[in-house]
Amino acid sequence: MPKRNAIWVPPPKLPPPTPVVDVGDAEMRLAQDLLFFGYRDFTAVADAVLEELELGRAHHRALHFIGRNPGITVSGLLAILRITKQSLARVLNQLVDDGYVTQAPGFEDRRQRLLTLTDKGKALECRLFQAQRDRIAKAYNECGPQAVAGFRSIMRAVTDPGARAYMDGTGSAEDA
Amino acid sequence: MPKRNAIWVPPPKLPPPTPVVDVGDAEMRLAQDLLFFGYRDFTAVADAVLEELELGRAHHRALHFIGRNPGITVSGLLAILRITKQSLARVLNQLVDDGYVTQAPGFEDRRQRLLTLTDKGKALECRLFQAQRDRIAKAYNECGPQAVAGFRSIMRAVTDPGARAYMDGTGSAEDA
DNA sequence: GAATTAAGTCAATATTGCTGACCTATTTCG
DNA sequence: CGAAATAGGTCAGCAATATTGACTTAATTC
Repeated sequence: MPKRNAIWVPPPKLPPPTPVVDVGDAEMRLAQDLLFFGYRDFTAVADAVLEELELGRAHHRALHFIGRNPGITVSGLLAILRITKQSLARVLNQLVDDGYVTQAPGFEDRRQRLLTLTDKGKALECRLFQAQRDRIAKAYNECGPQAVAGFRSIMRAVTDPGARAYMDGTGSAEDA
Repeated sequence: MPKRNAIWVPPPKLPPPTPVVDVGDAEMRLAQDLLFFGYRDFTAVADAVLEELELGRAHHRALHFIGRNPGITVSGLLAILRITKQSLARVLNQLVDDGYVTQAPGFEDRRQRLLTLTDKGKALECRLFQAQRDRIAKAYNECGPQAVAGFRSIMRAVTDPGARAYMDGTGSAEDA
């Protein structure tokens, strides 16, 4: 086995135990783990469906937020996803071409393209949602309403103010 | 402006309001949003440091889990990150070459490469941790210990059993 | 001694993101 | 009105991160 270090250090006694500076740190690092694993496993459950349709997670995200905000503008979607116009374009054009999403010009401002799911798009979004819904429902049932409230308040507090306002319905998608 | 549809539908009256099948669904979809935005903003705070060092999020993840599990094997890390050996190799070789991570052969099984952070690696991990720590600490302070407990139990329940055992210390990284 | 395992490696490819430049249609404002 | 700003689209090129498949080496296990 080739080695990357010129000097090959012989095995030390034992790897030192995880150094923990103070009690607070341990809690914080656990939170990091929880967010990583929770997000990893939550997103993974929809991947099987996506793969079957030759779509990716980026498509899922767009589909989800168009579904939740019918008539959202391209700018609004860009602000939520925090990606560039060009990155969104690829995904969005594919969704339009495949008949999942329709565009219509805005009412007051006709430069805008208001995005809406077609019936086909709604069906797919719903199907993708099923898998994730089961996860959340299971967790909610197991942990009870008090835990749900705690989960929500912590996640909200971790989130940027703009996105928080968006979720409350008191801010626009552009600020998310 | 070129259009993607052959037939250009005139603007409909108004986009329909978000269809909600039942009360439970609305809660579930909110949870989706919370996970998306929370994860998005939590990971984003470390990016400034990473960019400065020309490292990516993949490096951060590896650094984090090696830091939390000194002496972890390559297999263990692969299981946690759920990526392929080749994807990890690129990131890991760079971390070793840059002096953030050292490898040492296993004690019983000398095929293994036990991964450990160097002092330089610990310093970087610590620096990356600072930013995220502030977010979590703020949320914990704002929401109180009961909310923290709820957050933890929900996130744990959303996570796969293997990773749950790993976080409890009752399972190996390989099962995460 | 053979089979298995841990890890490393090579080559090729896909997805998802980025920048910068440039175009069109529309709205706003002096 | 005409200039500037805005919403959106598009092209070319590039970078990070992931994938698969095949193969190698060293060490362990049976």
